[in-house]
Amino acid sequence: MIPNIDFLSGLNDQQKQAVTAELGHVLVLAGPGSGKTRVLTHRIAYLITQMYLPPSNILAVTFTNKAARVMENRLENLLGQKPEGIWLGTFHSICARILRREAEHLGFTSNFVIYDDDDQQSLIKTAIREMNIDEKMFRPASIRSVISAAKNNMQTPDDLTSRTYREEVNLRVYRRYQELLRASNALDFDDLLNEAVNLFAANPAVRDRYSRRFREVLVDEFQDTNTAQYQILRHLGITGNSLFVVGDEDQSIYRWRGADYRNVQSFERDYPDSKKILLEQNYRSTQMVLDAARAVIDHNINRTPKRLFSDNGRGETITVYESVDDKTEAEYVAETIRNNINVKQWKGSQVAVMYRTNAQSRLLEESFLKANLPYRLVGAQRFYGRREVKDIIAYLRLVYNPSDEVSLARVINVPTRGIGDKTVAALQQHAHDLGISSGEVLAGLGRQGQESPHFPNFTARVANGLADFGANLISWRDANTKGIPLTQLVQRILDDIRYEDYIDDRTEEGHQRWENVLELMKIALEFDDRGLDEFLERLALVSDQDTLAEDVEAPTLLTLHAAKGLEFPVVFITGLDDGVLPHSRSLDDPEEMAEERRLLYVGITRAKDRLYLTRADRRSGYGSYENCSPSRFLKDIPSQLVLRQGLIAPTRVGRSPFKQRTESYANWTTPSPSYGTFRPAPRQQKQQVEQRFPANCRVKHEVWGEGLVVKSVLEDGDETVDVFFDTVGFKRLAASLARLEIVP
DNA sequence: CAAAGATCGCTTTTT
DNA sequence: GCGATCTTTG
Repeated sequence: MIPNIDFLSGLNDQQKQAVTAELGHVLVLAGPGSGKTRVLTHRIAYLITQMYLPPSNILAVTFTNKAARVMENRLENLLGQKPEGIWLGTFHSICARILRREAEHLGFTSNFVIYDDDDQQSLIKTAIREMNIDEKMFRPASIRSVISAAKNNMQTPDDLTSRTYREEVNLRVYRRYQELLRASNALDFDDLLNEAVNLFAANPAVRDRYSRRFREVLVDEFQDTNTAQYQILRHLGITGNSLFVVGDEDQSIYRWRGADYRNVQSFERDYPDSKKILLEQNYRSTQMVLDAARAVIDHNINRTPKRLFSDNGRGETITVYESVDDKTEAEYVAETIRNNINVKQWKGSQVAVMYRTNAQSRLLEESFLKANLPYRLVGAQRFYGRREVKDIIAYLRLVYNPSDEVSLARVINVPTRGIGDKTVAALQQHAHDLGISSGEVLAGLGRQGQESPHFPNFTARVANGLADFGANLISWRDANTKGIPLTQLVQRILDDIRYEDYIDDRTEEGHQRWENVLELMKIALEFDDRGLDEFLERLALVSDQDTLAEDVEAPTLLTLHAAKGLEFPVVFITGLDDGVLPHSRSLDDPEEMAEERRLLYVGITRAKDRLYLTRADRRSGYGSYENCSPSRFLKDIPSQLVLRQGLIAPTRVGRSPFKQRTESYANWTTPSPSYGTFRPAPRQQKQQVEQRFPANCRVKHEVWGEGLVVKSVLEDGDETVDVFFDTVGFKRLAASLARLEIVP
């Protein structure tokens, strides 16, 4: 280690206090952009080099894998080398690691697989069918959320009572689901946390071992911990070790997943000796952005008031753009970005476009394509959710853990090998009767063929089909046990099942599907010497949200949730309409509404310099249009911070440029009569006009100065010109009224 | 049993 | 307006 680096230079007083706090219980309340990650990494570096705490005595928990990676890199930069032995990862990955080590104390073996939501739902469906419950009445998706909610509260089936028939069914399915999970030697995401708590609660010796080992436990995004996570911290703190938690109640956005920002308050209650440090200086945003953010968040109650301030100057006015519909909104975003890249030399990677729901990304993607702008999309099931990728993963999981019924059901007839639903049902029934897994029956058939005791249970044709598949499974498993490199194992499976022939049907999509398989191979290559277990763990716990190509020079499209922890010079937040943000499902619950508000707060505070908020009067829902009114949060932003644009009939734009600047959202009555439908101003004469201001020519306006024509269309006997002005940005004008002149 | 066509039902956010 | 599920046909 390098002891002579001064880890404290460049830190403000509060940051210094946090970094150098004595081992104990420390709560750091860190506003957005206040150097939270910096504090965490410097704290770790300080402990290692100044306090001589061995890295192996440190556990650092982050909320996403991305955040863990960032922290790892920064630590390496600070220390000049990777700290050996430190545990750094998400709660889920840390728990998985502990559970695999301590499987002997648990009701499953260390090669358990981790089920994601899809797997969870298939298993619930299996349970429902098994119990002859009507799938229409009791939807697997809704039962899944009930089960998950119970698990988030650490409630087992035994902890629940049922008052209605529906609750009774939910409970029975929950019970059966849990049995099926264990029979498959599988844990779902919630189990990872809950089983870790159970492990510690039931085995004090094990608990103390970990508690003593981790003399300092650091937790990032503490406001988003749930009951189980908080319990884990309690257990780890049992031997009096040090807890250093960093969070911000105002950025708690995972209530629906069981997160409880009141854990921040519980911490102070449970550790009365704890030291509280507030980080209020913001190093990220302009004052304009902070003022807007504060105006939004100040409406929430039950929070520690913070006074965020910044030295970054006043900054540029926030643009609020309103459009007739969501398509126009998306086009505005793409065109504004493209123009600013051309005119103001924005770099694509400095820009982020955020939205409430993933579904909103589609129109944005289309408009980016149309504007010829590359983009990078975070999440939304781009890769790991694809059928072909999931197929291959299921094969690998089955090789790793023969009991995995969900994976077996998924691949047993992919590619089709004549094993239909009836055969699968018969196989499962037979296995169930013998009290073994379907995989074991298959293996028996594969090993002994016609000699197998299972053989007579099926018709010869079916039994042979099953035996062939079983033989394949055995050979892959043997190969894996002998330790062949991962990529060779994958290659062998692909060859044996002729997957390319199956998946690539020589259409464009077919080629793409095969490309995805090859992409998975590429990832497998990184794990060639680490093995199948680590590969599967990574696939289970590292999501699409973590796959952000760092070095692409393009704007980022992402949900507000995915934006947490990131920052961008320019931020667009789209869909500022009631029903979208706040989301319609939140409107009737004050707690949910408070969370929607925090979500917008998180979005706004991602912006360093420039913030755009956009909305639309009409949005396409299920295929038809729905009218929208402006988000109630918009009204909370003081009008002097805002420049309003768009949704003003072209004529009015030309005539009263200052009206828009002074009009305040606070004065709005919505829905106002002139609002809701797009009505171009009536025109006296409808005659053919000629195009005078073609795209890409430069024009001059008496008020706004010079600008570049982006688009010009002839309609209704007038020419509508979209101009990007050098000073005020994007405007839509009617050529007959705007008195534009061409600049040579 | 598999592929192609018809119909239903639903959209929040993610480890 | 999409994907998962049901229905029909070969």
